[in-house]
Amino acid sequence: MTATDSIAELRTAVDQAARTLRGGEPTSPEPSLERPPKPELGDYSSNAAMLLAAPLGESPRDVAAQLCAELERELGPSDSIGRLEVAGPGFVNLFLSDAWYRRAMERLGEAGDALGPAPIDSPERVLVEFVSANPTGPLHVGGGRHAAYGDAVVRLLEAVGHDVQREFYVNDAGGQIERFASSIAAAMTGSEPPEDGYRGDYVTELAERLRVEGVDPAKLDAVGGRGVALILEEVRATLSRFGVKFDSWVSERDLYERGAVDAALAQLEQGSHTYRSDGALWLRTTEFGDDKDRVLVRADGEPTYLAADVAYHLDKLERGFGRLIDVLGADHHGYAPRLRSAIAALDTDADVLETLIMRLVHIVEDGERTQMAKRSGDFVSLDELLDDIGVDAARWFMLWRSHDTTVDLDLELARRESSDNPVYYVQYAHARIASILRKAGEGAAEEAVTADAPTPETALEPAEKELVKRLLEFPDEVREAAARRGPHRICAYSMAVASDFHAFYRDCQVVGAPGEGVEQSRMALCMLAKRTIAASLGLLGISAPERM
RNA sequence: GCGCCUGUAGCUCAGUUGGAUAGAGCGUCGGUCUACGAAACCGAAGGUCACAGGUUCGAAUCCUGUCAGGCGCGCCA
Repeated sequence: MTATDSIAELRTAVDQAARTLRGGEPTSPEPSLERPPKPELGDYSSNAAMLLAAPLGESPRDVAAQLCAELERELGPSDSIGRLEVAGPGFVNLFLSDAWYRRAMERLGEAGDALGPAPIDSPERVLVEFVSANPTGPLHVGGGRHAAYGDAVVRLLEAVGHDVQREFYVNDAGGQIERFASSIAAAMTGSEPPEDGYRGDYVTELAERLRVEGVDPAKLDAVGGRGVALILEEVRATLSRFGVKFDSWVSERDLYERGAVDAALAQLEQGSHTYRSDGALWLRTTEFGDDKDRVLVRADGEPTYLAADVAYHLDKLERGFGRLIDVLGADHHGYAPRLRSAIAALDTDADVLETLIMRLVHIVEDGERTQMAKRSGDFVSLDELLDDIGVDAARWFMLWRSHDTTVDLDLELARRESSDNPVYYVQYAHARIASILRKAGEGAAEEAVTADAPTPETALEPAEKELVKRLLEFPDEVREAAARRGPHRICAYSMAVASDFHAFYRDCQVVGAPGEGVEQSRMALCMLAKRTIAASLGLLGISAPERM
């Protein structure tokens, strides 16, 4: 028994009715069951008749009338349907009875905290790789967006039943590490950093720390190694403060050291997707749709970043993951086709790889976009942002827009502790419910949800019905958000729940409500709303406070 | 030049397996505390869904083209 049953039941009934009209054949695409734009149009509506009109060769409204008759038969003996109407171009609108709502609430209560969708039929082992920022400096707000997004996507995928792991790929090999090392070494000896080197206060601080530790600035390997280790420590600390915990960290350098890169190259050569030209080893990625072939091993014998990344992705596959999700920055989107090609060249379906492209975060203050931190003059670090607006607001404002669009993070709005600030608005609703339930007394609310309460004689208020319908949307919202990798949908949904709750609270007295069973029924509804808000915020990694 | 992404209210954005009069937040203007949290609620103003064609009962959504913006097109990572 899952919380979706009430909706699923209706959907099945519509489906069945449509099937009957077509002599048993299923309708394609599936008929919709959605909440119509206006309350006069019923509680739910379906477009089934419009879909059936063409194959049946009849007018949509005629089909709709037949469908209504069929639905009456389908749901007739029960008391759930108030009435059915044909409207507009051929919509079938369903008006549901209080009994239907009461039953829906009971089922939600039975579900307890398991409000999400039923586990999907074919769960996958998924590896989500995200952040993977170069270990040459502290995490910036951009990395923070990757972290918030990747983490929320993992939570969503888990919520629908996948087996998911979070991974951070550490690019601790290659040219940028050498530049990083020479930059620190230069700061240690007081000389000029290299042309394309790293600057900023943190480099000076690292230099000082290494000097104290007695690291020899002439030994670049040691300087780089220690520098990376210290940066990684800091990155971990920042992520942990942000509430993001990776299950695994894979080092690029380690891939080289254990021969994974050579092995991957050998496998590619064996598959004869490579060739030599101008002294370099090339991967024929054009065979798989890339615009040009790519170098795997340079003429000087050094493997490219791509070579290591092929080895890395091969390693992911060998660990048994059936789906690989890479969260990439917008400036890396051109990289995706080669990676797909490489995977295809390894005789694996390239579709196991999914690349999600993240756009930038702009920090907005005083109506102006800025990326610079005031103090350090460097890019705004995630830590500075967290100092300023806190973890919950930071996560919210990084998640409430699609990953596909740049985010303008308005610091003044994010700092505000009022309903202007959507994250406080949602959290406030949760705290307000908690307060109401406290008022009712310990355990009274739990009891209201679970006990067999007498059915109230008074009819449900419109605001109560709206709230119930909203709560019933939760499983579909989670499914949809997970399928589209779109946690921002959950932000919008949680605002809607909060808004519907406030409307309910305005119209309906809870504690001390007159009428037998009314108080109990409304307390149960409060409890259900509270659980749903907590679950929604939980998917975003945001806390649901009992008091504010 | 080629490729990917984007163009919806004053601002920032939701809204794609095609559905009814296109939504939210902020901002602006105006109202509401003798019921359980006013950190709230209600209302108003605000739109040629970039533009032009096409597909059909129906298009912000699908197709084609144009314009504008972002990003990418390394033997960098």
